[in-house]
Amino acid sequence: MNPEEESLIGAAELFKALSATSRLLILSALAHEPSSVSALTETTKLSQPLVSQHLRLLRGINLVTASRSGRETIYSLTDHHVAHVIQDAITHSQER
Amino acid sequence: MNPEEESLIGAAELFKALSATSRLLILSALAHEPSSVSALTETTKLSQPLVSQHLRLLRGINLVTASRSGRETIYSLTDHHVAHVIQDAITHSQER
DNA sequence: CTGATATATAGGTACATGCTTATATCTTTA
DNA sequence: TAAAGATATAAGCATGTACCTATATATCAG
Repeated sequence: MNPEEESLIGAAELFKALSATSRLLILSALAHEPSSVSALTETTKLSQPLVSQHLRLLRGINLVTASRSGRETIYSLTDHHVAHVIQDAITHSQER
Repeated sequence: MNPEEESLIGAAELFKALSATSRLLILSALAHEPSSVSALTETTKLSQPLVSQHLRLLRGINLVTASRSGRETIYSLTDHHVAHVIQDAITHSQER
């Protein structure tokens, strides 16, 4: 497989992770501030298991990072590059 | 629904369109140069019906534009913003 | 009109995905 | 150690999606 196609596969994986509104809600919240699962459950109005499920996926591709603090688990964006990609997409879809 | 959530829904739709490697192949080809369906079929090695199907979806959300020329239909990117979003995602997934 | 070329659509299948409810695991406090 | 709180996992369902093969539509040449 040529390197360009490899790149596109990687990009597609990222896009797939970003293709669910629920996950964008979570990522947006984390772009604002690192949060516990329960905090995310409240701000996003998603069910707790669903939040956990999405976080697991996002952690799987290294978009978010977890760290324990007492009995809470605090999640944060691994880096803010992804926030820019999201912002760009928002800009695009608003210009449309 | 608050405006931020609306924005995220729009972004999610865009990301969903970009989440298939096949469509990224097509968009990459079109970023390089406008092409007919048969040209895209050759460069992407996808089947002709599949290319048409993806093009219909991409046209549906205004990422590509069609124009007839003889018996060919030439597709091109509606604007190049989307090419930047893709390039950004590639950069991200390579840095990971 | 007829055949050839270019593209689009239809129908079907296999698999992935987002969500829900129920339950398990882990951590702290009483 | 027992109970409560915080998070993770499991099982099931309903829907969506990418693809294939077959066929329809449209455009041009003879």
